[in-house]
Amino acid sequence: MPQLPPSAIRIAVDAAVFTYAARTLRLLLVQTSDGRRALPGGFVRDGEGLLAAVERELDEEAGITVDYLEQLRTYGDDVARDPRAQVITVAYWAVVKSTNVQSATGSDAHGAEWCPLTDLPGLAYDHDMIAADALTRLKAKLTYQPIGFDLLPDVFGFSELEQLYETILERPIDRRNFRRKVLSFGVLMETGETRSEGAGRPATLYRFNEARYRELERDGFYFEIK
Amino acid sequence: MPQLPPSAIRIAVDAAVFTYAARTLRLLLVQTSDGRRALPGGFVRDGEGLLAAVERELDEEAGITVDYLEQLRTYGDDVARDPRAQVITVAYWAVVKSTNVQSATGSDAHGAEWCPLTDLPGLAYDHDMIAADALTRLKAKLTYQPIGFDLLPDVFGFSELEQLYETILERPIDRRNFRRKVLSFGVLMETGETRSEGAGRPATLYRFNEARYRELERDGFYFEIK
DNA sequence: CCAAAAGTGTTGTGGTTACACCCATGA
DNA sequence: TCATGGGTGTAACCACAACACTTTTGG
Repeated sequence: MPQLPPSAIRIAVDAAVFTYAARTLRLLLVQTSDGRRALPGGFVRDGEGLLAAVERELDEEAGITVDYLEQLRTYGDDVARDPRAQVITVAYWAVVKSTNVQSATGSDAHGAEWCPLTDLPGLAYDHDMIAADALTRLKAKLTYQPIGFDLLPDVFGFSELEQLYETILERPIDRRNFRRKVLSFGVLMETGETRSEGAGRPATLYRFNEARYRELERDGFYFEIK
Repeated sequence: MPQLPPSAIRIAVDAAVFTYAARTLRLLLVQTSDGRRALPGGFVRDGEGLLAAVERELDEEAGITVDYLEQLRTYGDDVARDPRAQVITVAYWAVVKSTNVQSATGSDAHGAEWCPLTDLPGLAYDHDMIAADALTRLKAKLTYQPIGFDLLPDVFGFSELEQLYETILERPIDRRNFRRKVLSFGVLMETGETRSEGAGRPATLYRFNEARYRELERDGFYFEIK
């Protein structure tokens, strides 16, 4: 089997990881060696696949395993985006339930921190662009895929779901229309439990029925929230 | 400025280029050194950007300049997809007007050929997957972006546009509804000319008004063909 | 009993679908 | 005058948007 010479071009992966809690959307940031903030990521090792590389970096740099992970796009037109070498980066975006994160705010043992989207600092390299592209994708995906359920606890009340949409899409949602629409898809199961949030009528709790969703999807059904 | 050691991982670009003429959608194929068919593409050179690399390869291997080019996704999870080395490929998809192609069928001076989508051979490496993904994206994009106009001559009749949609989406289109919908966008200009296609009433000819489309797009307008 | 959050129906409207005949030309 | 392809209008239906009060709990 013929071999090829090594290349001066380096390949990296970076990830924009979102989490949501208390009406706040947050992005996972790490510190570079020179103290700037950046998305978690790093070079792909020889013999390692791309997905494996992202998952490894997220574990190493932040100690997390995400709930949903998808490729965003590859950035490699600006040859000098990293001053150390020509680096092409395959960017991913991901979401993780806040219940699967130890410290959903502040910085944890790994030096990673969850920064509110409304309060992002400037990021190293071209990570501002990657973060912006990832956010655009998250917003879009929210409207035509049931990705919101990967940002909520397994069991949730309708108001939580509604607030999540309002927070991320940055626009008000009509409660009645929203509820009717989502329920009409038939992908939520009542748990039979309720939960009181301080004062006020207790919320009936639901769980996302993923199996049912896959089934409907196969049959040509499309999830869509305007 | 610190330097990094070279990598055994090689980075390549590949492109799925579509063209359309005479109710037929075609994909651009080239021959590998061992005689198999593949998408055009090749290794990114040191110091070269990704877009530049695709454009160079398309020019070198097929002598074409495309009308629309967009990144598809990056394939690099299967570490052994190319037996010569670990190769990560950034796939693009593109469309080119048949009027901008010398030999829209058969093979040209470069050894490239335009193969009808209905008659694709098995492709080398994982290019079957890339071609399938690109086709999926083209179909989707056709319904929410005016990409169809990049597959037609500058001046075209309504039936041509309609047939293009029917061919690519593989479903019948209602002529009256389609015409009403497309005209309602206000992105077509009558050229004032007509053209007879053998027998039958001559078709009034239109031209896509790209400037107008950009303007509408900026104002929050969305192109959409169901 | 008051404050707070959850839950519930109806009506108007705009966009999509379905559908069949006349028009202009070449042979 | 006939065959061929181009061009046109209307009615039924459905999904979405707009909109405000009642219910259940904790304090």
